[in-house]
Amino acid sequence: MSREFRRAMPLLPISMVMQLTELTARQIRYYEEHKLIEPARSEGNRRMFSLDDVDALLEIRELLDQGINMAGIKKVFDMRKNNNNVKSSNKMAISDSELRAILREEMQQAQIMQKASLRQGDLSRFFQAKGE
DNA sequence: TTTCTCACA
DNA sequence: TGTGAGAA
Repeated sequence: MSREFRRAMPLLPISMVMQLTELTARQIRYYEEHKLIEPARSEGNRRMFSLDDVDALLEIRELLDQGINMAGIKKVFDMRKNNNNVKSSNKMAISDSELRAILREEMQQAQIMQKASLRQGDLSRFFQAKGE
């Protein structure tokens, strides 16, 4: 139980996290704005990150790298939480790779939906012009 | 050094 | 999605 405790301890200043994650301070803040991470605050309103946060940040990086957007990432993080709950309550044994596969499908769906709505946006303009 | 906010691609 | 500048 103490290992989780240590992982959740907010110890790192943003400069450290920048080096560990190779993200800029702004990106980190940006992700915070989007609720991807929730760093603690300490003296002078400075962000103090936990190892969990760093982990999350690295995860975010991977995801964005794969062409996933904020919405997708939020979804992934949300799902991860749920899955952990399911895991602990039902004692289901889902492997990491299985989880990844599931998430990938979800993300693809999200991307498709986005493209679809973009197209619809274009088309609706067309339809309006046509209907006129 | 780090924070915040506004504005812009 | 991410950045730059200016002020505190």
